[in-house]
Amino acid sequence: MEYHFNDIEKKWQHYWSQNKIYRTKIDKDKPKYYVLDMFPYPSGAGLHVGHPLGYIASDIYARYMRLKGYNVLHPMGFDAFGLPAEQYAIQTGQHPAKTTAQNIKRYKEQLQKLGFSYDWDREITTCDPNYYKWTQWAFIKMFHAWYNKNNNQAEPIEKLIEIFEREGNASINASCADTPIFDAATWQNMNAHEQSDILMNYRLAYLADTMVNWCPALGTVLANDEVKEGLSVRGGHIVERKLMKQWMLRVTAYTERLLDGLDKLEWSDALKDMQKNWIGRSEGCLIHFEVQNTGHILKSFTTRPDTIFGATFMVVAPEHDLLPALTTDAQKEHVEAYVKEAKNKSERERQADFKNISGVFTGSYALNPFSKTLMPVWVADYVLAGYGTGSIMAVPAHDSRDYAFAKHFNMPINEVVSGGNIEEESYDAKEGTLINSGFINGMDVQQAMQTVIEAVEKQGIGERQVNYRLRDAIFSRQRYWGEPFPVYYKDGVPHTLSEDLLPLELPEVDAYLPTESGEPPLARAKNWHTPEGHPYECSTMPGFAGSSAYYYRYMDPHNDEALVSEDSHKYWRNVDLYIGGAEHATGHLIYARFWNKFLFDLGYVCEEEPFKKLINQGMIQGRSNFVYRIKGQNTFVSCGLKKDYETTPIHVDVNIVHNDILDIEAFKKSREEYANADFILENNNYLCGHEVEKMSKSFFNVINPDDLIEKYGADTLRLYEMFLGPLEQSKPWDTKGIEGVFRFLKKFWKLFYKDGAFTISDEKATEEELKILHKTIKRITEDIERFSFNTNVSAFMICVNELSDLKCNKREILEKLTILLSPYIPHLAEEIWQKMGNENSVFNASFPACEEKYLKENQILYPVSFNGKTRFKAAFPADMAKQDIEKMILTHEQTQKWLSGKPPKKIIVVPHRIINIVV
RNA sequence: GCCCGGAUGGCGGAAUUGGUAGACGCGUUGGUCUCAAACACCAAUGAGGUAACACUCGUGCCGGUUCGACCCCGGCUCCGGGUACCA
Repeated sequence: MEYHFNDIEKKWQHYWSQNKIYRTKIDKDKPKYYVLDMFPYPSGAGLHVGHPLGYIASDIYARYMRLKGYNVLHPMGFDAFGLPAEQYAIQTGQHPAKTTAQNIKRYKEQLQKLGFSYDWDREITTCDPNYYKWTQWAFIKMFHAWYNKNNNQAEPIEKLIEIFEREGNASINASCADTPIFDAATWQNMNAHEQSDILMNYRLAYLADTMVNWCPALGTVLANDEVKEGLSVRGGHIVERKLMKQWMLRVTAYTERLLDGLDKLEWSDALKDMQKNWIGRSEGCLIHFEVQNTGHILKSFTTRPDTIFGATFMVVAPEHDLLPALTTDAQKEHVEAYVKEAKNKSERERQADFKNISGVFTGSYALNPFSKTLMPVWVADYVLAGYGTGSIMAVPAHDSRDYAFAKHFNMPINEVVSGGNIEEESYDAKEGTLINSGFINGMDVQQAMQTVIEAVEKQGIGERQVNYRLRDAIFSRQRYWGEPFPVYYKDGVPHTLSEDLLPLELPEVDAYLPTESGEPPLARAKNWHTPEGHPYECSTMPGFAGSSAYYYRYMDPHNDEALVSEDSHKYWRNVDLYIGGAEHATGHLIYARFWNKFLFDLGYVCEEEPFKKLINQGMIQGRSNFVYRIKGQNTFVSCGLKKDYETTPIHVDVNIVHNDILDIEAFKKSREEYANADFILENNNYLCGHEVEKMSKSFFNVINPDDLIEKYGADTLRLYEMFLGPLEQSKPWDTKGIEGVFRFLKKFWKLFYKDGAFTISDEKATEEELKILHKTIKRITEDIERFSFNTNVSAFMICVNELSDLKCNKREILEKLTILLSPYIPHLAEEIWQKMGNENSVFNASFPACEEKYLKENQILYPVSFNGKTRFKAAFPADMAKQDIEKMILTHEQTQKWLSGKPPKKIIVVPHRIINIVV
């Protein structure tokens, strides 16, 4: 009887969905386990073979935990707002909702063909108004919240207003923008506009003028994590700096907690490091410098207060507030020209320029409070406006950037920490002894830092300070296809919609483009205002909005009263296992943690961290094939012979290449110009070259899972993806290997067939068979617990090979093996489970336990090595004492040969492992 | 530049705490079955060496610790990821 995977898989997929086998409900008698995949953005191209890798792994784990007796929540949905759909809409005029729905349909079909155990009744889609209602709701909550540093949590803004009314803001310790001190009377006398402006400084979702990453090609603002090397991540367009009024999220209020929370998470160190670096905590000191003859004080942050005696000049950013005041009349023209040039540079140009040292002297001098020297104040674009105070004290001897600047402009370089050679380069290390430094001479760096900070604080010219690289998140996008803000403007003052009016649905527009006056697409919508006529906000929310709390929505997806009911979140709590790509390290995974902490502070959820354990699956790379065309001819030369010609390598579709041998007829048909091509063959074949690169349409190396499922079945594909290598590692796809896994499944299937009929024996299993089974149970359990799925597959192969050799078809063995295999190959396992006479689904069975008694070895075959080199093997009883083995091994005839008469110096016996004889 | 990760046969990879390097699979070669092919099955397969053994070498490179090192330590090379005037 053949293994007809197509029939089997269809049959069971149908059965599972009809019988709702994967439907999950709260069951307080069982422990919960929440397995989550990073939900996909459904692109038009459909899934390729790399996408499901993580989904397969999580599905295996989810099924395993279910068999272990856990109540497993394993949902799936779609991250459906985003730029590609909108750009497609601009090109084709089709509504993004329409193309998005089509793409989701296709994705879902592809996912369902893979036999995942998702509870599809919990499916969510971020562009569904019933879903984004809760994204808007969270925004309203953030708007009406502030961060109280005294008890380190977010609180309702009403509490803050009460304090303002009672006593003003003097006692407030909040995470906020610079706000002048006012008393209660002043507050009460402010008009609505003024009060709104003050509150904006405190709100966790607030409106502010900020320098943004403006991308003209996309017509929108981008967040820091959406820009790489001065180009937009999506599309690679130029990004400029621009001052714009934008909605922001005060993520920086949570920096310490985002940092500290990492310690409790089971994430890889690499990922934690990425987040730590992104948050960028640095300890140091804020120092005030008097600028001569201006009456101004320049405040600068430094992480190296110990090097204060080495500070020889100061630099401010071109955008610095005090710059005009510091600039002397003589230097004014120069400075203004420089500032103008710097401001016009795009982010990209500024970065490309970074070896071009530039700057202009302002004409002013600042006093070094310790060395008492006068330091010229410069303006230069290597100092960033957005970090610290936008000004620095430059210590050329101990900072490589200051060093380069000082060399370029011929400024003094004063060594104050010994250990380097400042003739050659700056000495940046935080090691060494202070020299030329007055009262800190002779101290080491650490000691000197503390001493200077204390001196600064004592003199009242600064304070200890911690700075972060992390910025507040820009939350507005000038786009159509995103969540509308639940905000309207009354006399220019922003107000949030009443919660009972949510969702505020995305309006129809006549084009998905900005208006002629440069307003976002929503400005085109008719009646985009409240019934009273107050205009709605025209920006929409960014991509990360919808993905920041989706894991809560799955717990209670149809709840119309709350994001998630108390009952649901108190049972499911948070995600136990989260699998997805590392590319979300500094975006989604920071925002979701922030969002979650906010909901936690206000008591809407009961866990402070959303994702307990997180695994980043590696990328599956493509394996491209090449043909080699002789330059100037329509002749292709086989790879092995190409060195004799001058050739151009050309990508060839991997689907017409088998084992690197080109299907020449298919190749000729693939393009008109190849129809009459000539080929120079080796051994009668045209051999293609190959290379590992990204899996992409443009490299003709995309492998579609649908084709493989058609040819081998989903079970084979699932197993093969796991077999490729460790989950977290990147690895190239090579379709060739799938045959081996397919053979394994057929071999497993054959265990149950005798003379063409399904046969299972109720005969008692032998010791040997039991040992094979329990050895496998042990390995599978251990490996699955440490997410080593690739080694698991080989353990299955070994088991089936051994059982095949014994021609074992005993129920006692095969029933348990079928359960072991079921998380990996659910369809085939279910089929066999049923054929064995079981009426319930295999996924209602329980995972077999390893019984150690079957694993006992009587004899141990020891490798015997001499000076660490294995020479032969000798068997000894498992319970034989070390001393006895030492004696026995010396009498072994082979030992005599290897000793060749010399006396052994030492004998090492590691029980059950190895014998080593030192000669 | 800085921070992480990695390098093992022709290929993907295994070796869980320092204890038989190369499990398992692919590919390749030979064989059985077949008119033939496919499927299936059997055998060999790190390199050198040999008729076959023996033996020698072998986990990116150099050195060290150890009875014993893919694994630990020091110094490099190359590849991948992150980040980049963050003071």
